[in-house]
Amino acid sequence: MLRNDITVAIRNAVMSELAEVGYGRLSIEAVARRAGVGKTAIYRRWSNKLEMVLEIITDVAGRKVPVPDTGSFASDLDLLMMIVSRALQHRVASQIIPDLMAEAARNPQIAETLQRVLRIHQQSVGEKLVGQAVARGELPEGTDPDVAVDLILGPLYWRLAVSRQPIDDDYLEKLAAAVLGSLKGGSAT
Amino acid sequence: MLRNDITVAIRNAVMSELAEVGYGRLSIEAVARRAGVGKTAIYRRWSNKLEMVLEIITDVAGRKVPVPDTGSFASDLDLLMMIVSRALQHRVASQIIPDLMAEAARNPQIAETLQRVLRIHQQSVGEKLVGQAVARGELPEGTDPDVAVDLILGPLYWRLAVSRQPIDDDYLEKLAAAVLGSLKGGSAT
DNA sequence: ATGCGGCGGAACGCAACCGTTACGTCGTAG
DNA sequence: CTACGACGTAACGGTTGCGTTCCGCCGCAT
Repeated sequence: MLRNDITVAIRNAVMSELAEVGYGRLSIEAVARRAGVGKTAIYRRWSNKLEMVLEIITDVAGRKVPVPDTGSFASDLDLLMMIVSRALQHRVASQIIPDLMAEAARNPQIAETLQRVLRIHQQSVGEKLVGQAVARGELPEGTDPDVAVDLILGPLYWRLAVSRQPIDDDYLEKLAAAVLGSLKGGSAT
Repeated sequence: MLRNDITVAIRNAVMSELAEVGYGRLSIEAVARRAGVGKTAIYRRWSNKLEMVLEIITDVAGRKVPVPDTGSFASDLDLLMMIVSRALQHRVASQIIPDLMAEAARNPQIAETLQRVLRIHQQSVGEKLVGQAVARGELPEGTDPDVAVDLILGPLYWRLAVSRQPIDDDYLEKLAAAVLGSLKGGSAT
């Protein structure tokens, strides 16, 4: 019964508002205004701001990310870092993710939702990637996938979402090489 | 003329409010309430919320951090990572920093202030640490201090401020070893 | 003793937004 | 053709916070 084009307009408006003003300052009225929609239409779908945002975020973030499998760990790594850096350079991601992360620190529901959609992905990617590499003998037995994930995502996130310095291909190469070195070296035990 | 004890009370209240509700929802009235102070006292010192927060943040974050210099890069690194991880585990830091980072993405003044107080520190630490190590021959000539800083701070920040998983000594050791390996390996060129 | 100035408290008018409701329109299913 | 239901608009009372103003208190310097 609820018209789908209206729902889509609202979803888009929420994402834009989130990017522009953040969760804290997001108001239902602004979303309605932006979507060209009455508040009624929003309250007919969700009962409050938190529920609305959580549902939309879950939906958007829940889309599957393909795990690279190129045949060698080095090129898997290159590819993954390129994908991640591209993703983090999109306005939506680079604005919304840090904002929701900060919000998650005070709102358990947001925290729980984010962990579900982000960390589970992250973890499975890490395990698969490291697993493949270990099986191929490219990484030492017992390499900790958690450490690996932190080493891969941490610097990228820091650069792009925190430090907000631009990343060029040259830099990405250096970083990939360093990460590769660190894992080959001795994150074992 | 302005009473100093009042100023201190306000500063503390601002930091607490920032940690609890974030910049977006921080209200002058709440700060005044918390500090046990009239709004008048606040407006007598700063003319608005942004100016107040910027001044206080600059002041708090501007305190110098000693750069480790233990004689070997490996132990410098261990020490630095321990210091940073300790700092990031404090409630104030782990709540306020991500919040302000997110806010910085849309407020140029906040962004500029944070970059001044954080990045400059960060950069100088990186350059000094890497410089020492290269001079000692512990790292290859031409090691990029930027990459090094990202490799050191990125994973820690990711773990503690984003992923929010606990860090134990064992994990810290693995991470330090990995970072060391990556830098010794080949982040050069 | 007098006066200056910072202080807390209270109230101001204004704006934004909450969540709800009433109303009139319009497309569609029956 | 009719009835239903989602739609936009507009208004509701209530809350919160802004930035300002005025008051009376009190400490301090003269």
